[in-house]
Parts: sequence; structure tokens; C-alpha cells
Amino acid sequence: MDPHLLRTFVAVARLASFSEAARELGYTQSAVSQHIAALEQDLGAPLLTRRPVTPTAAGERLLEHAAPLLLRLDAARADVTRIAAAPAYGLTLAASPTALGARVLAALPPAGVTLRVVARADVPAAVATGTAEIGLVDGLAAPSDPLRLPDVAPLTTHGVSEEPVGVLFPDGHPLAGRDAVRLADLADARWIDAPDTALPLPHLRAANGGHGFRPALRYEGVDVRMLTALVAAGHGLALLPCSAGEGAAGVRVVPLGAPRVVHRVECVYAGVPAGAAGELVGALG
Amino acid sequence: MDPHLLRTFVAVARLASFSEAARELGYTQSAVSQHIAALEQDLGAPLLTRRPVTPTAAGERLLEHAAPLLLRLDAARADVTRIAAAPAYGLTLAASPTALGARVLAALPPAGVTLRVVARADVPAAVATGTAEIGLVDGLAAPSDPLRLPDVAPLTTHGVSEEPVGVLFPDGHPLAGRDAVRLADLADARWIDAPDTALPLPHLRAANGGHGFRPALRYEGVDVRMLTALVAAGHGLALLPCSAGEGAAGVRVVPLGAPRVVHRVECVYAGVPAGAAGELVGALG
DNA sequence: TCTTCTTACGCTCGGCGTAAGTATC
DNA sequence: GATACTTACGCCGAGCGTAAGAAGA
Repeated sequence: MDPHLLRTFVAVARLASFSEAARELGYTQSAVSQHIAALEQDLGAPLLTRRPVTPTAAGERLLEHAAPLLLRLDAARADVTRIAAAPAYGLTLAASPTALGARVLAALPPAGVTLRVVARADVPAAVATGTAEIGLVDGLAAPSDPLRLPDVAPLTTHGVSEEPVGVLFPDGHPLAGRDAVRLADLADARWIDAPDTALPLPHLRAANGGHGFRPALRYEGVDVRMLTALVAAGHGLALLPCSAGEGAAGVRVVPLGAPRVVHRVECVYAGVPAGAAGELVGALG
Repeated sequence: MDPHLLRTFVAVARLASFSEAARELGYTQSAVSQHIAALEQDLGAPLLTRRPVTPTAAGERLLEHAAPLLLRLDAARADVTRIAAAPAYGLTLAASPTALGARVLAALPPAGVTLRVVARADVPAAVATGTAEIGLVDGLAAPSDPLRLPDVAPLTTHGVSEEPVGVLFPDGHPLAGRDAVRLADLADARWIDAPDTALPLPHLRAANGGHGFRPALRYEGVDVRMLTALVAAGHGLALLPCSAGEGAAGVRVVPLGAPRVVHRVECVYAGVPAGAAGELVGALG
């Protein structure tokens, strides 16, 4: 189970071609073939069907393992080299789209910051592999409960802020005038699943015993104004941190009452941040 | 970052000796030396001090990564081979000590079961590496919230039961007569930390903002009667699922009121369990 | 001086590329 | 027959063991 073989395997599976993978990895097609053969012999099971090139059941399982495995490997290398490496000028901050509140923006140093917005699930990976010094992730959680982040590496996390979440209604919706709504009443409403912009629906579905909260529309963009426009147009409801939805035209934000969930932002970093990173972490703390 | 090198590194670090590690791994001392040298050159930083053999700062970081990495590697191999392997006779169940309630015991098939009690954190690993077909873990969680398990591999989890938790008081304790207690009132009480028998204190400390719940005594055994005896002798309080503490002499179990936490048991397995394992999962579901 | 890690050196085996073989479309 | 994976084979380098060297207790 050499990582090289694993890397080759995922490339072949992704590209559905030995020769394409060879091109991408800088090997000959023959070498790729031998890699796969070695893996299959090692594990004692065929991993790919040839012609067409498709993972077998065993290959599917291996694929599920391979990505986090290779990620951890990169994370380990980054973590070790980080200690020896000279601290670069500048500071890169990886953040999920709705994690950047006013508080964070105010705490940023005046110059030398790169802000990299990535999908929620990729923030820990970015920090672990050293792509960013600091990460900011947001998500839904019970009050003062930590977020459930994928553990790609031993990272330190750190609550930055919590604020109530609200449901985004179009103006004129029968519930739009309420002071608060209960989530249970909305399980069967039309919802917009906007995993990169709003708060993720699967979390609500899980909290509701796996039922309800089926998306009527999926929005894969990252623009909050687009999302509010979709809600205003009646395509469905969305869940947002209250502050993110205020002031938009054609929509109303109604705070969520019943299940006590909050929008929580966490700061994540590896080891002991130094220099500008350390100051920012301190300012956020 | 060959896994072999990593394995050698952890062995050397654990044994604090190149030659001991060589013996254990079936290499010559020279090969071990070369392994470490290769790792250090690859990562560009010294990982161990020699004489005495101790991990450097970089080595410490690598050690933190190495164990989960090697575990995941084993898990991947087990997961893939599991598909091809012939289903063995018998069924091995890995369980944490307080996960085995009456419901589970009743659901066990009449013969061919091996029950392996391991530490809470090792249950997912046992299932992932194929040491056990099914795992049963328990822990504290908010009602209907899943447990926070280390993700060694893509495993399926599955709530089995939830029951209230209670604080174990010695008879005559001023609070022992109450109908319910609030955890916040007990932050500064004397506690017994019995991570393998009772419910883990760190969870409570985290819920309390990192304060309080400092253990007065640590019990590393696995015997519930021993724990109740320690409580009865006034060494401290302990947190248990209510049913586990009932009927013991010299102690009273008072249900926990305020923070809504329950004792939750989850069933964990890999892939789609077949045969006896499938039946048991069904019976627990 | 003894123990323990490092370095030197030779051997073997693993792994890659070239090229020929084979199977599927 | 063209395309795409497999197998054969030779070469180079990686990695192990033996053995000598160096450094600390």
C-alpha cells in the first residue's frame, strides 16, 4: 500500500483511463498498469474493471479511504516542515463563505493578508496541508458546542463567535411576520440547498431524525445576494446567520426558536501560530 | 513518507532505541538507522535526538500524525479485503465497557459470539481494521445527537439506545436525596475520573467551558462495582448511565437534570454487514 | 571499554521504460 | 485495424545486510 500506488489508483479511477493517468502523473502507461497490478496483488482483489475502466466494489471502498489517507499524508508532511520552514511574509486565511463576519474583518491586520474562500469541508484540509496558516469555518451547532469538523490532522480549534440563525422567508410568506419560528414546522417546506452559501440542510435533516428538509432547489454558488433573490422569488427557504440576511430586498429573516442551534464560527490552526498569524488568533480569541 | 519508514519511526520513538526497534521489526539496526535518516532527509528536519533517543519537536508532530495514518492504512486494507474474504464463522463484537446494556445482551445470537471489551476510543479502530465485525460504543451526547467518534475510516453508525445519566453519590451525601441535580453545581466537587468505566470527565469539562471537573482520583480499571465502592468510600463522584448504578450498596444515583445530556450507545460497522452480523445489526436497529 | 548509532560497500530485488503481445471495440 | 491495457525484458537505483567506524557513557 505504497502511497505512490494509491495516488496512481485514484488518478486512474478519476480519469477512468490508465494512459490518461500516466500522462498526468508523468509515468508511462506501462508503469501505471504495473502500479495497479501491484495494488491488486497486495490486496488480493481486483480493484478496477478494464474497458471500461471502472472501480469494482473493492475499488470503491479503497477510493473512499485513499483521499483522506493522502490528505493526512500531506498534512503530516506540512506539519513537520512547518516547524523547520522560515515563516513566509504575509498571512493566508482560508474561510468558508459565511464565516467572515464583521468581527473577523475588523481583526484583520492592515496589510499582507490573503483571503481564500473555500468550501466548508476544505477549510481544515487547507490549514492541515499548510495552504493557509489560519482557517475560519462556520456551521450549525448547539450553543457552545464545537463544530464537527473532519479530523484530517491534529488541529487546534477555537470558538470565535456565535449568533442566532434565522430562516429566510420571501416577503408576504405567512410566517414572515413572526417573531420566531420553530424548525419542526418547516420540515416539509420548500427549501433551497445552498451548501456553500447558506447553512447545510443535511444538518437539519439529521436533527429531525433523518426526515424532511428535502431541497426543492440546489444552489452551488457562493453569492448571498443571489440566494436572497432566489428566496424572494419563492424558490424556497434558506437558513442563514441572522446578520447575513438583514437588509436584503424582498426577504425577511425570522430567528429560529425551537431547536437551540446557533451559527458558530471557529478558528482553526495547527501548532502554535507565530507572527502575524499569532496576533490574529489572539485578536479573534 | 513510505509507511514502512513511518512504522519504523514510531517503533523507535516508542522504544527509545534503534536497536530495540530493529529487533522488534525484524530489521538490522543499520536498516533502522537508514530508515530514520531517509525520513529526516525527506522531511528536511531532524526527527530524533540520539543518545538519548527522543523525538524532536518535528518528531513529536510526526508522531501525532503517524498513528492515525497507519491505523487508516490498516483500515483501508481490512475494508478492501473484507469484501473478498470468506465470511468467517462466528461474530466478534467490540464494545466499550459501559456500552453493553440489557437490550444488546438480549439481541445477541445464541452461539458463536466473541465479546471483546476495549477502551472507548479503540472501538472504531477495531471495527475499521476488521478485528471485530461490529462495534458498540457509548458516550455522552445531547439527546438524539450522534457521538463524536474518531473517524479512522468511513464507518456506518447507528443509534441503539439512549438513557438518562446520573451522578453517583455516596449514601449520606447532602445531594444524594435529590430527585435531580444540575451539573453546574458539581463543577467543583470531588470527581473520580474513570475513563474506561464511567463516562469521561473531559466531556463535562468541555461542556462547562473548560473549567471544573478536575479529577480527585483516577481509576483505570473496568469494574463497575469497584467504582461504586470508591464512590461509597467518599473518594469522589462519578457519572454513569442510570441503569448501571442501580442496586449498588452504599451509593445513590441521582439523575442529571440541567444540561440535557444522555448516555448514548451506538452501533458501528463497516460496509453492509452480512450473515450473523447483519442479523444483529437488524435486531439492534 | 562497551554500547549504540552511523557510514561504507556490495548484493539483490523492486520498479521504471522500451517494446512486443493481446484483447476489445 | 485502432486503441488501450498487459507482459517481457533489461537497466538502474533503492534498500537491506555485513562490517568497519565514531561517539558517548
